[in-house]
Amino acid sequence: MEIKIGIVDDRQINRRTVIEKLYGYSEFHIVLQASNGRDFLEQCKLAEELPDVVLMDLEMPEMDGIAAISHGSVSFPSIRYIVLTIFEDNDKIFDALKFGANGYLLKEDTHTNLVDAIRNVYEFNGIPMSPAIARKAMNMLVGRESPQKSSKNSIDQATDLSKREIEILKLLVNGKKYRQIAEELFISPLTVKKHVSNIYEKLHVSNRAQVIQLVHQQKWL
Amino acid sequence: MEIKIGIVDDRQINRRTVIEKLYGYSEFHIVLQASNGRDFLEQCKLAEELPDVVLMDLEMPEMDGIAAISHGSVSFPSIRYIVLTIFEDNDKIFDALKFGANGYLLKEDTHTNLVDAIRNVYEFNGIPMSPAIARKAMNMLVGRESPQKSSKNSIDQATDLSKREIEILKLLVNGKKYRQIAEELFISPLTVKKHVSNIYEKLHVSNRAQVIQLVHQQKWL
DNA sequence: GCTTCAATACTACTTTGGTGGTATTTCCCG
DNA sequence: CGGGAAATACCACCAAAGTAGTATTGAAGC
Repeated sequence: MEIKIGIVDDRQINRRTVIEKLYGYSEFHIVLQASNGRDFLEQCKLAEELPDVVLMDLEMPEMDGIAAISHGSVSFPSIRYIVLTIFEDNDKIFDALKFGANGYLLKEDTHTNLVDAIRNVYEFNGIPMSPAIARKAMNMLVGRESPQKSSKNSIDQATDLSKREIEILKLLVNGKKYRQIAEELFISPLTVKKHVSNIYEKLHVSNRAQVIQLVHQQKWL
Repeated sequence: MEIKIGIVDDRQINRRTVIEKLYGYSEFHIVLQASNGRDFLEQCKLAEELPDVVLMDLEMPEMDGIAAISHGSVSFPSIRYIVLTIFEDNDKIFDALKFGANGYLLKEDTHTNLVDAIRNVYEFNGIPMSPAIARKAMNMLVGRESPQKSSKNSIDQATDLSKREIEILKLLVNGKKYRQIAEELFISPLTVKKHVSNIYEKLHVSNRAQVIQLVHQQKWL
């Protein structure tokens, strides 16, 4: 059985590393290499033989991996994608899977893992992933972490709390008392108290219960 | 490193099988065996040493594994759970993970898988699971299948709070003070205070901040 | 160099919250 | 019917939280 492979990564050295990991497995044929999402999609349009499985980096100039998978899974539905990245970013994992990725591996994974993953995706329609990724995915699934849409909405933008105030707010929400917070930050409990008062004023609440409610409603932290 | 193991299964032969799988690994000490959820929780209450990791069957008379994990993860938060079942039921997987299970293995898994899973949960806080389970979980995550909502998840099942206590808890979590709650329910503030104390005791917390945190973590209300 | 503001620290005071009791009534279950 | 929760109510005591104000330092910006 022949499996046609595509590799999309902006760094030549990364593509090279992948190729080396696959070296010696004669069922794999690299039929496409691209340096970003746009490049990948254009090559697909022109290609006479599409890859079966594409190993896709996420962080790329011009068009990133998630956009590429999103477009590609519509235009070329036969292609399966395995994301290959160095990051364990929650949002990225979730987005990639949502937009059609079939697997998610860390670049540090061994070559046998990579080979298994490709076969798994190709033959069994499986969803291979690194244990570290699987753990994060499960946490998202069961709601211990939330798959927020892309990043920087949260508290920093939503309020004009200072860095220190946000730091204190986090501890406050975790049920810590003034004294405990003070110990953790090496400052006086009275200072903590002052900060908390300021926080209440800025957020227009008047006690802990309300501030914790607010934080959860707004899904900050 | 010694890892204390608990086994909960209604069939003696299943417990026996598990014990045999662990045989020869001297770091594992079986410190608790129970034949259903209720039995398990009662033994925990009396035990002088709690297990670190509990291998939990799901289908059991009296109290099933999900209920046991749900209660147990509140009352004995140090314990980690690996579900061991013959089924690949979507709802069950989802519920078990939601209510605090840390891993999900099929009974047909090999003994080395089981040993690895226990170590993984204990040492790294990981979420080990059989590949078949992982694939289903991922499908749920990315919405290719839906984790049907499990109607009877909420607070009533998860705790043994009385109706009145739950009513008061809701108001408490909304940031109300004793006096405000009292007015709303037409009872004395002192009664409210008493109820709240009882709630803290049952949930093993000691102040508002903690109880609000808990409610949100468990996604009650 | 001056202004601004975050971060620090403190005092004094009031209000609310949490613990450990006791006691009564009501209502359900065996 | 009797026993046991659950819900009600109260007290006393101490801990913690919240309010109001002042003051100093240090870094960032103009």
